[in-house]
Order: sequence, then structure tokens, then C-alpha cells
Amino acid sequence: MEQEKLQHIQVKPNSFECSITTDIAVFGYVEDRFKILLTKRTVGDFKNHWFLPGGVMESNETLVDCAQKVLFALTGFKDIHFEQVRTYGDLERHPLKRVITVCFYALIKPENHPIALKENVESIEWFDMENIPENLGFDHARLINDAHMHMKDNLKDKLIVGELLPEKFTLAELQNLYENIFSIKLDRRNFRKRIFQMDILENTNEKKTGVKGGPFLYRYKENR
Amino acid sequence: MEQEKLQHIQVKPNSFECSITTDIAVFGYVEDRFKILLTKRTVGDFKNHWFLPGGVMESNETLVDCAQKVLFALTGFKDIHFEQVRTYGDLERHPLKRVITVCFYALIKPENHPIALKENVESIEWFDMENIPENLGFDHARLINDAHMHMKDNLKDKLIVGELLPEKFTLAELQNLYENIFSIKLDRRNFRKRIFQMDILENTNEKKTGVKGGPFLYRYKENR
DNA sequence: CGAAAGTATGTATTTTTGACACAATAGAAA
DNA sequence: TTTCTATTGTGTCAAAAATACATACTTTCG
Repeated sequence: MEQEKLQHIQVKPNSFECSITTDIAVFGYVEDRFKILLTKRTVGDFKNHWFLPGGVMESNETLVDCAQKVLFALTGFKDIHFEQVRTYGDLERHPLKRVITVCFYALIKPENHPIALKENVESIEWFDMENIPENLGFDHARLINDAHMHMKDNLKDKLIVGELLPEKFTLAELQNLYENIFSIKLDRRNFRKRIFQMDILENTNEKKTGVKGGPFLYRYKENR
Repeated sequence: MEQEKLQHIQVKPNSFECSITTDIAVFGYVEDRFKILLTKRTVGDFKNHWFLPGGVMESNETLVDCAQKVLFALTGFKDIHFEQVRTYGDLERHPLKRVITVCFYALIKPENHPIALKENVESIEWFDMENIPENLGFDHARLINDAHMHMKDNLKDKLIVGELLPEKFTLAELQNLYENIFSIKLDRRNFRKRIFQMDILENTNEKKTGVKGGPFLYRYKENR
């Protein structure tokens, strides 16, 4: 009786077959453009549809562990930082069975992470964000859209740029990133003012060589 | 073989016992104060700990369906609007077994929803947000905190006030709600200006009676 | 070395935000 | 009814923030 009550509240096992998966929207920043990594299925019912990289979760891993594992299995990427977007649990989102997926996003520079095709992946490609294929599987069009919005929100107020910039970077590089992410043009002098007001950068007093003007290199402050 | 590939990517069933639950942070607005609904367990290992209302998901329900069902089972509340906060999947968050929970929040007026204790609930109570009990179970302190932040964010830019206001309301009522949620004092005239700039309200040209000053009643515009 | 490109900094201008006063309205008290 | 009081509705003005813009300095490249 006591056990029954307890169970009711939280511990009763699920009585159905259900997969929990993670899907990852990997955004790549290359040559001032944003890309997204999609995989294509060339077999089965969803032939010729593009999907976010994703896969099922196992018992001994956290959500982030799973995302890490899945992405490594499909691409060979390691040490990626993930941010959770949201969870999707509609009944008909997967036609074969019940699949609940937790969606993450990541921000990387593709040049740091060459795709090393692993396991049985048929095809995996970077797509320009302005040129995403029409034939997306399941509800992944929505997932991509939500992840993109979430990334921009995170950047605006938390300034999470992942590994898009090297440890030491110039203000021009940071501004360029901003302009690309938000598709806007900013005044150099005003941008500088705003960033310094935020008080999150420190000047390394080193100058970047090989580039005109001799700009200072900055880094993020420790305590953020 | 083809099937195997397909399965690897997304369809392989989970090979472990795992509960998927939803936990709901129900925020109540009463007498200009915010409350949160917590349940107490008086039996089992987690005796005398307070928890968010929550319960396991079944095969035929979406995440929101589940939240609806769970809240109804525990309190009798119906027709509540939910917003998803985030999903928690750490390995040790539940000591007895693996439990992944999707957290939602809701905003209601307790006076509209008297608690009708159902099933085997031992104790369920409204707590002042400034006076939340110390002995919260599992990671529910974090869940409450995250849900609270998320609610405030949603209000700031999307103005999602749930059912906290009647269909037609005065600007003073709206301002009062704002001031309480964000614990700030606002200038009446400036608040009015800001809200009208948002262009989300329309004047019903009716006046509220029984209150001094004869304020106009407003409602949200259709197309939001 | 000079030209070209880019950085760093200061100042003026516009826009947004915040502070503030007073007449009109409706309920409450006389 | 009349008076009193609490609350609504509206406009102006100053401060602050965002934006536009000019000029001097630094480095690369031919």
C-alpha cells in the first residue's frame, strides 16, 4: 500500500515501448556563413529525406552524454558543447513507433572538426542555412527552426559563441560574427563601445600579425 | 541490413527500464502574491519532502497530455495552459531508478481552481514563492528555479499571462500583475506608453464599474 | 617610401527611456 | 444632492542610450 502510493507519484515504470532519442542541430560557421549539418537516409521508408543527426539514448548516459555519443558515432566530432533546445513528444512524429526526442544545438567551426564518417552513415553534409533542402524528415524542419531561434536568443543576452572564435580574437572578428548571426551591419565604433560596456572582454595587449591595422587581441574574462 | 541501418539512426527501442515523467510548476497568483503548488510525501523513502506535482507518461499521450492528466489526477484542475521549460535526464536525479522528466509551468488563479484531492495524494499545498520549504525532493529546487526564470522570460517579451487576468481588464490590473511578477514599481504613464507601443491591446470602450476613476477595459487583440 | 586598408578614439545628433503635474471621472461620505 | 477622495487619462521635459559621423594612428603591400 505504501509502496503503491509512492509508485503512483513518480516511480511506476513506463508500460510501453518508447524510444528516447537526442537530435542535434550542429551549426557551422565557415567563411562568414552559417551552415547546418544534415544526414540523409538512402534506405528504408525515409529514403531521400534529410534529418538532423540523432540517435537513441541508453541507460547509462545522460541526455548530453547521448548527444555526444550520437554525434561522435555519426561524424567523429568530439568535445562539443551542447545547449538544450526543447523536447518533442507528439504521437505521430515518427511513423514507425513512439519516439520522444530531446533536441540540442551546437556551434562549431567545421574546419576544426572534419567529418570522419563512422558506422553506417550513408550521407552527411553541411547545408547553407539559407538553402536548407525541402525534403526534411519527420518534424525536423520545426526542430531546425526552433534550434536556430534558440541559438540567436542565447547569443543575444548570454553571448555564448561556443568555439566560433579562437581563444584570442580581434574586435573585428567578433563584430563579423555578430553581423553574420543576426544578418545586420553594425558601426565599428558603436559596436566597440557596446562590447566594452558589457565588460566581458580583456585586452591581452598582444597584437594580431599578418593583418593590416595591427589590431589588439582580446579574450573573454575569466569570471563570466 | 537495410532495416538495421535505419534502426540504428532512430528506431532502435530503448534497451532499459526508464520512466518518462512530467513535473509541473503551477504558479498561482493570489492577492498580488505568487504561490507555487507542492505535494508532500508522507510515506516511503522520501517522507517529508516536497515535490512538484508530477507523474509518469503513458503510451497514448503527448507530453502535454501527460501534464494535463497528472495535474488533474492530483488536484482536479482542468483546462490548464502549459509551457515547456526543459528536460532533465541526469542519472542520479532519482535514487530508485532512471527517471527522465519534462518540466512544464502553468500560471493560474487558485480561486478558479479549488484543489480537489484525488487518488492517493497525502498532502498538497500552495506555498509563497518567497517562502518555499527547504526540504525539496530530488532536483526539484532547480526545476522550480528554472521554471520561474522561464515564466518571467516568457512574460517579458511574449506577454503570456495565462489566465491571470479576465478577458477584459484595466491597465492598472495589467500593471499590477507586471509589478508583482518582476517585483518592481513602474510609472503609470510610462507603462501605459510602453504597452500601447506593443500594439497588442484593444480598447473595448467599456468602463469598469465599482471602481473609482472609471477606467477603460481592454482585451488582447485577436491576431497575436 | 607612399598608398591602401584597417584600427582606435572623440564628438555631435537622434532616439529612447524615465521623471513629473494636473484636469477629469466615479465611488464614498456627508 | 453635494462634497470629498482615490484613481484614471493625458503631455512635456530632461536624462540617458543608441546611432551617425570625422579624424589620427598603425600595419601591410607594392
